[in-house]
Amino acid sequence: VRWIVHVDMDAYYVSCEIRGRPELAEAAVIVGPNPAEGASRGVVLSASYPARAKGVRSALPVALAAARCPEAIWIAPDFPKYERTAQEIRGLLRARADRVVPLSIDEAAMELERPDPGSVAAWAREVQAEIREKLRLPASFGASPYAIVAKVATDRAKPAGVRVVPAEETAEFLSPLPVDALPGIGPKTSERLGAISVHTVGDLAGAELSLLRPILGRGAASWRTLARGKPGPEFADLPPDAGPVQRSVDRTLARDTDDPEELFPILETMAEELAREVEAGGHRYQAVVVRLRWSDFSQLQRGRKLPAPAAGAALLRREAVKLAGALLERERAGGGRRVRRLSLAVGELTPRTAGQRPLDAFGG
DNA sequence: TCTGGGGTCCTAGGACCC
DNA sequence: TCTGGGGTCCTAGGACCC
Repeated sequence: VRWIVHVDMDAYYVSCEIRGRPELAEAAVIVGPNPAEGASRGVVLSASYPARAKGVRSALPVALAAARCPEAIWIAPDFPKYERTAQEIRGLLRARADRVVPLSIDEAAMELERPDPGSVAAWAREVQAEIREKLRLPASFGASPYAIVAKVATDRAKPAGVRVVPAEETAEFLSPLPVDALPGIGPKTSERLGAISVHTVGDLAGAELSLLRPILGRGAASWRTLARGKPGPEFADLPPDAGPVQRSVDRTLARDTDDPEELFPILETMAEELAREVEAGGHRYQAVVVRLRWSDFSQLQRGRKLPAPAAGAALLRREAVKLAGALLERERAGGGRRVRRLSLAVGELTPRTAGQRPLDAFGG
């Protein structure tokens, strides 16, 4: 049987910080900007299990986290460290599995040929022990012949567990779970499903397609088949390990403003950063998008597709300022809100091949 | 208490073409 | 004078994930 094994690191950023510091093993540790040091506009990136017991979770505003857990030990995030550690983990997995597809910085899926559930579980425990001993990091494993079910199984195995769901037990495993346990069903969709009395995956399995379609769209039938324990290839197969589709840089301002003279220089700096990253990744870009988040948290975006793939900072700076200027212009005519966050993204990335002259080379 | 910094994918409407 | 159906591209917006 072809199994998909999913691995997800437990409290990843925190674990990267406290490995080799056994005195912190039982402590409430939070990775994020420390509000006691004046950081106000931030959220928790990762919380240890003792901190979670006090109601601290990822994405919680740091001020609230500090109120809930005053004894917490705060550690500033170190993304290069987490990226390096992720490479070590992937290296270790690649030595043991046929195909390893990274799904995020702290998650991966693998393909594995094994005759029965017991031998998959034994394999997962071995790899789990190796990660614990060699890298001193906790991980959880889930396995199923179906990719999406393997991921759900991993969630149910946390922390430091292994959960194997054989094909014939899929419906039984999924049906008691709330619908938002399925990756892809978030708060908005689960609320709309609740309004038609679909609360659990079992409810979803028995729901009328005509009621599901307005909520789940084209994919309604696929979701229902999954809920019935027979996911189609769109949910069952490992995704291909494709290159990046877009890259972006985001900055939340220390204080909201609507002054272009403040905003444009920041945007130009972001354009330079982004152009450097894209170049370092060996890509060119053919789409540019500027997104503004206003003080009321609503967003507005403006984008442009370029006539040809481009590279370099000069063009990106010009496009970014032009797009942002149009958005600010439009806002001045209407509400007059101030900007809280600037985002700049480049999309339609293509590998830069030798002999091609980027658009930027022709002018300005 | 006041909400980060990355990403992916889907949908819908209008333009344009046949 | 009123009138197709289908396909693709582009832009904007939204939901979701870690």
